[in-house]
Amino acid sequence: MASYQQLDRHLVAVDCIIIGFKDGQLNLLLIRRDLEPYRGEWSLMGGFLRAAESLDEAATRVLLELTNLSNVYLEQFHTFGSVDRDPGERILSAGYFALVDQVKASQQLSPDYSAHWVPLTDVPPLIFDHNEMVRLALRRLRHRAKHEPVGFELLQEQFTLSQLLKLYEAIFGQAIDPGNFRRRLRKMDYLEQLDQKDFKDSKRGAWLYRFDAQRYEQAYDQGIPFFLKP
Amino acid sequence: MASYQQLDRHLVAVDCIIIGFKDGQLNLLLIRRDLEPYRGEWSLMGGFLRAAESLDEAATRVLLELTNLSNVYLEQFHTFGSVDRDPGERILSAGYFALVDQVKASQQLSPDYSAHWVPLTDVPPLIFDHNEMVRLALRRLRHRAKHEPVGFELLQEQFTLSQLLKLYEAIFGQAIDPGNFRRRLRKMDYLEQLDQKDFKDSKRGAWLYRFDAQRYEQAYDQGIPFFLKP
DNA sequence: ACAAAAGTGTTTTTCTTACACCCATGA
DNA sequence: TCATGGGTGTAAGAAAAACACTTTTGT
Repeated sequence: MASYQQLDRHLVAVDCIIIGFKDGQLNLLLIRRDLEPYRGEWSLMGGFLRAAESLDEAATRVLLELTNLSNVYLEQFHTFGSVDRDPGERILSAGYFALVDQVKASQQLSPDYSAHWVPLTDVPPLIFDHNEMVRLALRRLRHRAKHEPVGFELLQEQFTLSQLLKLYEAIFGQAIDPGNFRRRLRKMDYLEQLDQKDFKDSKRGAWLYRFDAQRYEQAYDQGIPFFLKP
Repeated sequence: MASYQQLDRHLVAVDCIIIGFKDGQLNLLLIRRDLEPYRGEWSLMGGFLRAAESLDEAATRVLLELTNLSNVYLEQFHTFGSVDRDPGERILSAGYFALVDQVKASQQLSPDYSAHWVPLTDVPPLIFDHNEMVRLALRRLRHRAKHEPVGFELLQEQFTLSQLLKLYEAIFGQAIDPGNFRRRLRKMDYLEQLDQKDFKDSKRGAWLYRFDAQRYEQAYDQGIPFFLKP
């Protein structure tokens, strides 16, 4: 077995860009940092990588600590490795973005971190390079949303097509023609129309749908990729 | 300033998936590992992250050591963080893929690593999770090649449209209609047709082109994105 | 003359886009 | 009855796919 005594060892963290959606708006879950330096400043939720866990496990743990959610869409998008990104000591950080059901998450937020949702269109200055992390995560989200059915992670299990439309308008930051949007969705067999309607937003009521992951897999295997654009 | 005495510190490496193109084939530059365990096995070129360098700098250095090339297209695509990916000791690794001019690189390869080019369609078993790294890198390359003009990094500065066609066929692993491919390229003003022809592959000769990065930037800023598909 | 690579044109079909239109219902 | 959100249909145009066709030149 090799000996690596003489090599540099590094502190490694994970930081989570936790994204939710509510009232037609994408939101980001931030905390107030409780360590020096910059105690009390806005920060992403993060944590240090432990010897016995993988990066993915660390991100999952950190997300669980704050939101008490598991089985969440979580994707590593970039590892930030500048020498001086943290002015205190050098820390590498793997950035993960998480797509959560904001309603569910809000109900069970840990009180230990002074966490708050802020609109993704209006993110305050964050510590270190966290603003850059958010920018990159958002870019990745836009891309994923186009090519993979990840949007549903941000909605309740049952949703109306209008809600989905508003979600995509928020993600892409531009208006989408409702007629054309609906037609594209109609072709997706894996969007299952339920027998219930939602009456929150209209008198007539809008049909509720759910995303059937299993049926999507089948479609995907048959070479029908997901695609939705602005 | 905070004290992080009690936290776990980690060995961090970078591994480079170095991709070249020659005679209609994509190739991968591998070395014979010179450390135990697995001395002599096929491996990606890699190196440990030093205290005073960023991840990007480490990848650049590692690439330079082997190929003596700088100013190369280099992109981080994923950081691999399983606890037991290296059976010796835990090592995190940031994966970078590099697109190089294989002709140029081959001329100046460092003799210290027993490096060899192997066809990307026929990669031998590699140490650790390196095969998985290659798989992910290739997936990312396919994506980049579609949406960004990175293919040119794999060709000499001057190239014919036939060479470009063969490159894209190799990247996507499928035949492309030459007529339609040419038409798409004709619309890209940033492909500058030179006054010379190449006579290596045909008697008639094929016009040489070069990619004008500056003109591409202009087109991009005007909202004309690069797009080429199989 | 003909094989082989280089390069151009044209037709057919498919997909987008833009927008007009109908439906249901509570105030 | 009319404003509002929900939902469908369609005609014009753009873009992709398929493929026939011409050019050039060494053998």
